[in-house]
Amino acid sequence: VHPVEMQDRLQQFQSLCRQRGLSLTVQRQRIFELILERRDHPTADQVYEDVKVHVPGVSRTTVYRVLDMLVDLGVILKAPSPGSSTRYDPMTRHHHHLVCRRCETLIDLEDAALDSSIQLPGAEQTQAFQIESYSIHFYGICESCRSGV
Amino acid sequence: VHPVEMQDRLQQFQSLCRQRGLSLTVQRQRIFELILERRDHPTADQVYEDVKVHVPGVSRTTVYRVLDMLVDLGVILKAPSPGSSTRYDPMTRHHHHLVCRRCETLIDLEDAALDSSIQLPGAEQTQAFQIESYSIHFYGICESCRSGV
DNA sequence: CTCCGTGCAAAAGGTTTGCACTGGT
DNA sequence: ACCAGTGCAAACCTTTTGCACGGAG
Repeated sequence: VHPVEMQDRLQQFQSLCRQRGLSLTVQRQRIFELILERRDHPTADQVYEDVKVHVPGVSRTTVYRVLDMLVDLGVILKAPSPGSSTRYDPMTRHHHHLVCRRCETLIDLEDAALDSSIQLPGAEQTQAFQIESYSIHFYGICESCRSGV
Repeated sequence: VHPVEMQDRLQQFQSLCRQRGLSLTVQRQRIFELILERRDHPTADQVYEDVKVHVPGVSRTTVYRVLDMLVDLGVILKAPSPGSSTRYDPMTRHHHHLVCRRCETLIDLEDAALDSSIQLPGAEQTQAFQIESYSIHFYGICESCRSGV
């Protein structure tokens, strides 16, 4: 998330908290800020390691609880991840992912041309399932895995 | 998977086993058959509960090991799942999924019109990431969740 | 006879819960 | 002062690993 957006996102978060009568604790604020600053899609544990530095004594439990809360508020998303642990995605706009088969890295992809080209399945295909949104996973090998190792 | 395909799939599996010098044990054969028969995308535990009935005394460990092996052989796929545990998908052809936000059910979707409409992102978008395949998740509410409960 | 495959038990993550304390509002 | 939010420890769930037995080739 770009620095310009950061301010908006933080204020949005703060007003959502006030609206719902949720306390603006140091933990909540810092966890959200740290996720916004990251460009990857961290796991709960990665967030914990990160937060620990800024808020000594914070517990893993709190990190899990705050992440759940942020997802509830809709200010972050659970990212569909190939691996064993849940990843969190600060990017809430409609977008897609490049997924590396080898290292399981997730890379964000926004592509308006792609989205306007898509011919969504009609009711004959989806039966009574009502589509609200969609997201594409592109599988392949990322640059570092292809060159390095 | 339709009954017509079942035979083909089982034979393909058996010759793959022979090719690689893997024994055709009761457990392996039965686990694969049971996955083919299901129309959902079962977790390892659901497969275990299912297999237990047909192969008394089978262990969870074996189920996990056989599932891994089936994925290795390429006769089933790990399905990208929203929940905590891995789901397995007997449908190996290119297809997409309808994902229920509420009950997390996965429904297969094949749609040639959709696929031919998609304008894949170009190299400018994906940088050095080489796309090999893709899969779309359509999020929404499934019929039973919308009508019932 | 030699291994591969299995079952068991224990370990290894990842996440959730019960409970008592504490700090915001 | 009250109660939501926190930290700790223990429980829980899913998956993996070490090891010894047994059966197929």
